[in-house]
Amino acid sequence: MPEFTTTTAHVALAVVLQVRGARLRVLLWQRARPPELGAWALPGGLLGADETLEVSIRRHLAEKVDVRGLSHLEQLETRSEPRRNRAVRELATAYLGLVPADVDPVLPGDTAWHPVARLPQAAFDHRSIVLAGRDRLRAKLSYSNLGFALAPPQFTLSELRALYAAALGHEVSATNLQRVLVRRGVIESTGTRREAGPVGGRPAAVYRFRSRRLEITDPFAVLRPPHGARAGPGAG
Amino acid sequence: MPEFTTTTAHVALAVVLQVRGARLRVLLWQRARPPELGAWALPGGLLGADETLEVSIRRHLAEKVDVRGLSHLEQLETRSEPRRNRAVRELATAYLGLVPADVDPVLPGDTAWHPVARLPQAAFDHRSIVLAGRDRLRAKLSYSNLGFALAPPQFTLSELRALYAAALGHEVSATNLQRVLVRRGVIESTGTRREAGPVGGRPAAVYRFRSRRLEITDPFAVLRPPHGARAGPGAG
DNA sequence: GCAAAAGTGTTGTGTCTACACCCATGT
DNA sequence: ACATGGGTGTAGACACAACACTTTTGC
Repeated sequence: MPEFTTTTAHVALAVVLQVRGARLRVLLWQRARPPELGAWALPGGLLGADETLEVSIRRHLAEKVDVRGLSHLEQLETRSEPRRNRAVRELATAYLGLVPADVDPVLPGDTAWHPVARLPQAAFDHRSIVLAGRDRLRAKLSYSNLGFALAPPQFTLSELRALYAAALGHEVSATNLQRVLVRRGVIESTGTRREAGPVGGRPAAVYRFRSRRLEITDPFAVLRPPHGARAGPGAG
Repeated sequence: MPEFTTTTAHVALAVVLQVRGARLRVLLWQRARPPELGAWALPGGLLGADETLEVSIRRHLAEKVDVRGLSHLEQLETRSEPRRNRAVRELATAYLGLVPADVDPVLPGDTAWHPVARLPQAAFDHRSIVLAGRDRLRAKLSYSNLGFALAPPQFTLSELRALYAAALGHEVSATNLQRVLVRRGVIESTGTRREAGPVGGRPAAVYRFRSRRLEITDPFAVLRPPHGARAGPGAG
């Protein structure tokens, strides 16, 4: 029975995603010494003795970006393969962080935004963690209001369409995006309009998200409770 | 900077769920000494020095149940509140385990199945972990083939309906359940029939799940890629 | 024949995609 | 007027819930 936890370190990592230049990008820093010298790694660091993992990852992120820019943060998963870091036995709990498209944080010299679709050589198992974060974002864009975390406070539908397209990796119709999000009560018109561009065109209506906290808008595609019933936590 | 990880223990826990007697139940054991003497706790234990968390939870579960009975195991989340265990600083990574309804493992004397809808006094934060496991199961029943993990190898639609109803906490129509699962290719008829009961009635067709590994059947309720396109990992 | 249980047919609703069409602005 | 970009109308495709109806058995 290997019941001694000897020298197991625990780190918190964050997959911080933002749409920049029409591409979904992730914040990575380049390692300057072994192990994995030169490889790009997720920001994060050791869990403190009296911290939660979420407090810890916010503290470590603060060294890279202004954490007030983070519009959303949620836990992804914990990786525990004994050889994931060859140097030391290390568990890593990954978080997904999102930054709205209008925020442009100052970054340290070793840190940069990389397109998720074209990742550089990544350290440890960080490549697969980035992809897991991307997949979580894609899924939640579909059944929740998580778009708020990618979008600035105010936006036109064209702008929102571009954000969704970059995050989802496929074209999105502004027409249908508007109808889906308005029907669900996720976005609403502010009543104001954006002035037309230099080449003319009808001015776009300006929208905002009704809530900037995560809400599940499409809880169960199927197997809903029957019409008259409620599923309350006590049932079953 | 509290950068020393001194005496942080890491445990793996499992929310093992099964439908028994028309109710969704969870496997708990009663603590025989402090802290939390008498309270009911999730099975699990310390992570070994050279184990993954999944290997660890399988090892600890083996002390409670025949782990070959586990039809599914997936990671839920990691809890890190510093005071979640008053005695020691302890991180806990929770797993969701499922046992098919036809399996009846031998249990130690301190261990029992408790209805999730009527949990006894639970140790630490285990109550909320159980509820998180239940919610994960409910969600996945809706958009994946996870029903396979609750069902025996062969079953009639009435039997499957009862399992879904117990897990979801509301009535489920056998009629519509059959159509949804057959349309999605999740279940298929075996061609055989169950003999009629003592009071008569038409014999029921016997079904099975086409796959007994997790597959997402309803990936995105909305915001699907346009018809001609594919979203491949490289795009976006 | 009658009760019981299983399974199919059918209708109606809601939500989505696709695409045609109309609207408001600059030149 | 016409190009440009924004927005609405509408038709068709599905998937689902609800419920009536048919089928197959025991008695």
